[in-house]
Amino acid sequence: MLEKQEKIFKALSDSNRIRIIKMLQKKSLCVCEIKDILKLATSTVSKHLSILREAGLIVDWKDGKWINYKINPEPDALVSNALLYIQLQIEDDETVKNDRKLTCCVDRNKLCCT
Amino acid sequence: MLEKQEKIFKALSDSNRIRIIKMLQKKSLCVCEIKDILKLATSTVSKHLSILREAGLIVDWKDGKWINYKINPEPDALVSNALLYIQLQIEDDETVKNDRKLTCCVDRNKLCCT
DNA sequence: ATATCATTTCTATTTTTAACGAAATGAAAA
DNA sequence: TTTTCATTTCGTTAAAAATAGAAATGATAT
Repeated sequence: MLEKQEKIFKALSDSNRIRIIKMLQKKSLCVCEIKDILKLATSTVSKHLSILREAGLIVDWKDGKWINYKINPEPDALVSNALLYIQLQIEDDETVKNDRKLTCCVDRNKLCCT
Repeated sequence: MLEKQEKIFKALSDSNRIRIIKMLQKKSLCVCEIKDILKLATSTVSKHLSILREAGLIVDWKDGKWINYKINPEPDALVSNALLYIQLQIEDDETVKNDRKLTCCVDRNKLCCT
């Protein structure tokens, strides 16, 4: 239980991962869309997502050739409270607000099909 | 703000530091008492405490030859919510429960005066 | 003033983490 | 079935974090 809580905090202890959670709390996204907003390598974003998934904070599902990520709709108590906590925090942060603006405009078909 | 939140999560992303917070939420303690419970070197405990202090989660004050640590009584909004969150979580954890039992018995005069 | 002693800072070591590019995977499209 | 392409896994590198012992600090007590 302590280990589970530690894992959740570790997952949230990176600003890029906090940004991902804040984005996903507004809109489901695929890897290439997140990559475009965070300006990181695809493999790096994929790794961040796997850490968040391992902690139980997010889930993924296939949609055609894309894999979408969203907030875990069936979290256990620890995860549920962590998600609620982060949902209420840093709402006024400029980076977070800007990320959200960008999530509205991203177009996976333009981003990925080169 | 995002950086502040990241710092708080980083401070809480180590199980020894979670244990320290859970202990301090029950009782103020000095370094040697925490050292005795966590079974870590004094310098290591001191380092953990400085990380928690830097994040704004705890404060210290002198009491004779000891330096006591307690939960920050005047936390800002981010810290306040984080402290509340952790106060409500993992209450049933065995390690946490055992740590609390031990905090009642520790005697700094026996621990430190060798 | 000096000694004592709890704590912090410094130095070093080991482990963990973040990052990226290249190669592997696996599903969809041609 | 072969190609395409989004994503993951692997291998590597660099940076950060956890740990402990030794030395420094600083306040209390003698």
